[in-house]
Amino acid sequence: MGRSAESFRPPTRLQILSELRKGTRCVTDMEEILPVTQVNISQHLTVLRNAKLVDFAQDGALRCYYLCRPKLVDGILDPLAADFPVIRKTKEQIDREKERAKRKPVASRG
Amino acid sequence: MGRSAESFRPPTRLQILSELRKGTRCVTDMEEILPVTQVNISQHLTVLRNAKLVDFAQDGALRCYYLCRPKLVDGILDPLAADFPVIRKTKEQIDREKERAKRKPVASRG
DNA sequence: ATAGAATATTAGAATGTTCTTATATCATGT
DNA sequence: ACATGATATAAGAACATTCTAATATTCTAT
Repeated sequence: MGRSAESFRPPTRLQILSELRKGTRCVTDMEEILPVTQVNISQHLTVLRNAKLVDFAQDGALRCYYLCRPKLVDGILDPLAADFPVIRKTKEQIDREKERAKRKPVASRG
Repeated sequence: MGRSAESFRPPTRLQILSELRKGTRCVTDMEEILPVTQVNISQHLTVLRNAKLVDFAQDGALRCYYLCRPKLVDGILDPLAADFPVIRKTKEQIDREKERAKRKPVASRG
């Protein structure tokens, strides 16, 4: 409801995936980066592990997590950031507008 | 629980913001792109409007939504997609590892 | 005035995420 | 064996998101 623009934050699970795209990370690494607790991070990692999106290599007491299906994660994250600052209308959008104009041919529409 | 990797989907609200980064979109445009109903899209747009992240220009019966704080949205979305395929350890990560090594100077750690 | 297209509102259920607290496991150094 | 650091599990509350169904509003053309 009264959520302000500044408080918008990407969901933790996506942030974790994003972090792991940059390289192997242990839980402590992520604790220092994400604004959530160790417990919450572990919970998400468990979910991601069950989904076979991540796995870890144990290094002493550390668990170094990594993406085990990076291409799949690309498919999830890349579309979110694809920026097309120049093209303001896509081909598809123009086609849809043509469709609409065809169904009802109006004059005043730039 | 048994969520599979393929079923991972970016949250609708972020997808909407992402769509709007590409240009002005009306609700019907987004309906054809996102796997959710018109109602759900309208609901999210209301939230985003209240948060002053988006606004619309009315064009006949269409409401053409656009980002009214694109820089802010960049700040939300860009970090998710920042990909560093080469650098596997960031400076910060190396620093943290040094810190740990200082606190307990161990031999077997490559 | 009426119809149809586009969009919005409302309300409730279902589901998902986050937070909190407490406790447990495992590895390492002493 | 014990302490400590790193991580995990469990369980419940709080909150957010999604879905569904029904209904309402606005605009445009007839």
